[in-house]
Amino acid sequence: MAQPTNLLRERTRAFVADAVSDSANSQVAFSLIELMNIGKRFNARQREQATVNSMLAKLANEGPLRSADLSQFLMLDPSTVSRHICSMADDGLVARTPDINDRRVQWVDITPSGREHLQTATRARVALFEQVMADWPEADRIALGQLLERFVTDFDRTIFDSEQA
Amino acid sequence: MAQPTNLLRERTRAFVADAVSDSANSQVAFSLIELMNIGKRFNARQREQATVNSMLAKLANEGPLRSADLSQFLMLDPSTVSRHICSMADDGLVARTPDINDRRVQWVDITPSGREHLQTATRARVALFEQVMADWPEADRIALGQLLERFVTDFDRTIFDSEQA
DNA sequence: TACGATAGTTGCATGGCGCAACCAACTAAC
DNA sequence: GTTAGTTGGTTGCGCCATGCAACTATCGTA
Repeated sequence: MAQPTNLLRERTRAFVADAVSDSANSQVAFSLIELMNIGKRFNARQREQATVNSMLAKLANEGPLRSADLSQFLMLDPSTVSRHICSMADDGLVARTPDINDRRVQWVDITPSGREHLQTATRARVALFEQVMADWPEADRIALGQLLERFVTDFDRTIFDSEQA
Repeated sequence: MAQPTNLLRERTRAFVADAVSDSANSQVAFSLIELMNIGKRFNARQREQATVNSMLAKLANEGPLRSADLSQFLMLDPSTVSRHICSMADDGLVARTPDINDRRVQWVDITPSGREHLQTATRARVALFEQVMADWPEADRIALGQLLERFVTDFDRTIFDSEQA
């Protein structure tokens, strides 16, 4: 396979620019689309882990959640999330505790074993990113981190808002 | 579902920082992981399209390719790619032309219809990103675009190198 | 000419996923 | 209090993407 060259990237950018009006938006959108594609093919290697890790990360961040919360966040069918939770509970990665006031609800939370699992997966990814950005200046890494964090936050809010509407 | 707050993000960052040593790397890695998770759950909605669009984008950028090239790029089994190519050829998105010198090889390329399909998908994503970054200053959008482009390039190169080894 | 290597395609099993149907529990109206 | 409707969550079922192994066809080479 031919390695991507500057010429090819120029062609790509021209193509994407064809699809949109604003060129500043087109470049960032093009890169984001490529990054999501990267995420997809990188996850393809460890398909079974992708959803599990995403769930574990969400639970690690935002304490106990209900199944419906995870379903909404992951944009997956409730049945799919339910099956994942069962499987993860069997593996000891999450624990389910029934709600006192509403016995239909079960609160799902990450276990110490789940945190360990998540940390291992996170370390692997961080190691890869370190390798990719090995010769980046520190300032650029910080800048990318800050911009990405804002993007992720705004993305979550945008999706959240549009789903409420 | 509770909307992400700064407090929660702080907790997340602390968790990821636990998993790595360098804090500058940890923030950018954390954001990148979240972005890949976003890509996954965003693609979950239109599952069948994700791989197809990724293939179409690759073909649009780098002219005719062999099935093995796409297989390596997408990190998918040759059989999977073969089936996708057949299906996409049936839909008129790609065309296969046999190689003159080596009759085992078939060169796959995107058709005008495929370009149209890709542009539609690209426009949809760009529209979403525009919505997310609606109130960003122009300079930040440009900066993110440039940093991401470098990251994608370096990522491709890193993966490429590690697969050659 | 014969044998190994390579490009690509099928047979088959696995697993994630969505939809629909379902059950249990809560709420409200009477 | 009883009944009807709603909500949270779980199964039944089929679909589809994927990987592995086996296969065919072609190429290169001894």
